[in-house]
Amino acid sequence: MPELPEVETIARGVDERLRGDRIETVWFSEKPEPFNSPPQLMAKELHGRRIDRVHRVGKHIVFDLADRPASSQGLQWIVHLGMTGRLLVADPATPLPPHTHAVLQLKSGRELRFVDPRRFGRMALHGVSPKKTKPKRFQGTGQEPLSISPDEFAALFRPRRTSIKAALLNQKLLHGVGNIYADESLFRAGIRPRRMARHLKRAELDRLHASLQSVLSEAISLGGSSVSDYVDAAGVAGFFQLEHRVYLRTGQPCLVCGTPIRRMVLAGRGTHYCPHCQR
DNA sequence: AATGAAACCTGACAGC
DNA sequence: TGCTGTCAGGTTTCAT
Repeated sequence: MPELPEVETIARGVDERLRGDRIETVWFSEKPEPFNSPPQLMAKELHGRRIDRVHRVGKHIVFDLADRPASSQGLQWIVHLGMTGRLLVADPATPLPPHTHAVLQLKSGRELRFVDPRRFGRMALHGVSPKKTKPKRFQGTGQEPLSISPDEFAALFRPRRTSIKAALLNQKLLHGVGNIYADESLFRAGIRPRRMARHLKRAELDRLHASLQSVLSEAISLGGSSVSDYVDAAGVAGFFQLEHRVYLRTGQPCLVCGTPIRRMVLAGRGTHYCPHCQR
């Protein structure tokens, strides 16, 4: 469900509520899908740790965990929410929602819950060192859209022999951009999603760089987009869906020129654009 | 090497 | 009511 602004909102919410708290018990469901690390190992490593900080890298939520004596250094717990994953800080008295796959009970008396109906989400340990090598901090898969410079942005996309939309969704280039913000940033930059990345002029790449950063920043300030069921760590919806200009607006008039918004399938994803404003 | 399509899952909704 | 088809915020795997 979540792209960069939603993941950022959730990570900030969890950080505010759980920083400094300690993990006392760990429960994982029987379903194997959500786990990239063996659940037993994950439970053993998480138990007793203090949460130093929670932050976002790409679409991943990263928990920095305090070191324990006689244990691996710099351990991180990585959570990816997939399409429908939620991370909720809740009172234990609140009934567990269906499709709850992980519950961490904390010293403060609160619970951290991972809920994911479609089970595309994943969680894993990072920095466990059976090989005794110095663990690297989790870096994600690509570059950060919010801090990349126009020059780096152009260098990243100029050589790509695919559509600009597919390139924006490629997490090895930029990480964090998903379907909503790809469509919205292309609209604001006036670029057709099907245009080949390598054929874009530098001025167009600069416009896209600027519109992507402003769309993402604006969305973060509004708490993300709640299209069907997205909520932040406290269960509160975001408001950026009210600012969408093309995403899921098929057939409705373009807010700039009135032309009906079109939908097509590109890179396997529903793609929304204005045939008049985007060239 | 790189690209697109299919697969992985469940739920909501429209239409019959 | 209930069935079928479509669509959904993502990523990985398998053919080209």
